[in-house]
Amino acid sequence: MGRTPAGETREKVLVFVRDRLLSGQPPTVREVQEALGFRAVRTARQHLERLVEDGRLVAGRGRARGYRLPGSVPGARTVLAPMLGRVPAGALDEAVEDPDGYLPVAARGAAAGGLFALRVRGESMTGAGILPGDLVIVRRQPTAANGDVVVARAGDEATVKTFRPRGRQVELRPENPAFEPIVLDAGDVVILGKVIEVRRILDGRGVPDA
Amino acid sequence: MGRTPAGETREKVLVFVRDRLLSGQPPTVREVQEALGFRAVRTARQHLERLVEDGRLVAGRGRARGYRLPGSVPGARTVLAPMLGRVPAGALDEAVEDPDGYLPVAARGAAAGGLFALRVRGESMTGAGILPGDLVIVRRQPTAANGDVVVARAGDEATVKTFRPRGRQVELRPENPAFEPIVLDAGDVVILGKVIEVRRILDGRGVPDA
DNA sequence: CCATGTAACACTCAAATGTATGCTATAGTC
DNA sequence: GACTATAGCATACATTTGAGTGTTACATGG
Repeated sequence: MGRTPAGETREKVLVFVRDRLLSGQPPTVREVQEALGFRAVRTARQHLERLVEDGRLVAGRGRARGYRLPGSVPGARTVLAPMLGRVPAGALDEAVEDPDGYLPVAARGAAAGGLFALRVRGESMTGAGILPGDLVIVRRQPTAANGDVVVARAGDEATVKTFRPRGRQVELRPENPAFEPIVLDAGDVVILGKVIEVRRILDGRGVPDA
Repeated sequence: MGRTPAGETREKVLVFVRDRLLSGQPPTVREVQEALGFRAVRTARQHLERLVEDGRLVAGRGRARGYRLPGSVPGARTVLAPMLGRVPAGALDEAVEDPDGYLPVAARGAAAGGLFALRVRGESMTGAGILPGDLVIVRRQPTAANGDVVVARAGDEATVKTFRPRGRQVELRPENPAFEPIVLDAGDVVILGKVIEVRRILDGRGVPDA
């Protein structure tokens, strides 16, 4: 049968496999075959083998849907963080159950299950470059260090603030002079997690002309 | 054999499966079995079936590693944007060939290709919440609209600025009063692309105590 | 022309993996 | 106690899916 120019098809195979892996759905060899229009399973496998040989993919021997992106390629370790629309009033796990969607996050050693994302409301953190509407990606942890930007729950409400331990008390400090710090007994504050990344989607709106 | 309290084990099953799915590695029934310490495959499957029944998981009939999170999967399409360490002085394509790494970006309908990422230098855009060290994700395009935050090359240097067309001239305006706008003839400015997302990694450093 | 390398095909086998049948035990309810 | 529901076990079966064998065709360089 016909042939395509050297290497061209293989790139398409890689793109297909990588897309599938990044969307959390590792493909089978036969799915690759079908997607690329091969009539033989072997053909798909040969391309995959070559990609592994070249170090552009990693194969899990024998396992179904076993192809992975090599660790050397950053972005390989991408996890999906559930995006929580509302601030979790009760147990965090329940909110994670029903997310608004998922954000891909480059996993920097973090555990997969320990991440979630929230949309920031209010202007209390503009001084730290966190604007209303920004998304914060949070690693769940029950404690924090001085200066960490945290998501904490005081009473019913969860907020994003800078964490300042003050002896037996805790200061949740906004990074905006127009807002007042919240000072509470340590027992009245629950740290939900630490903000490890801030994202702002600019897609449509630009900066208003002054 | 012994039993555990009602529902308790099932929660653990869900947590395990969800973690695996979010890290891009869907588990097999037998992997669930092993992880939970069941001695029978059937036990693991029964829990999975119940979770599907309750709408907390979605099953792909017959397919290997076929369990998914409900409602989430279709929108979870992710593409990789090459991260360019240095600002491209010549053709952009050459710089893209040798990236410093890749960032996972949720593809919002737009073309998958055509994205790249740059690290911001300098404080000229702090007024728009773009701080030094931030990563900007850029969609390549040769033109821009008034108010767009763009990556533009004027002479040798590429910068991130707000785009303001001024008749035959173009103003590249910093969002920081301490910096002066750059005004050039339209022909002397090359738009490399539009900033569609800003990211800031906070992992280590916190906010310094004032 | 022949050797070499790549692309692709048809077919087969075996391991991984989803699915099903039947049974035991504990707890709660009427 | 009888009935029902849940948690769990052992085993078997069927499909999915990775892996293997052998063949054909089309370039390219000696």
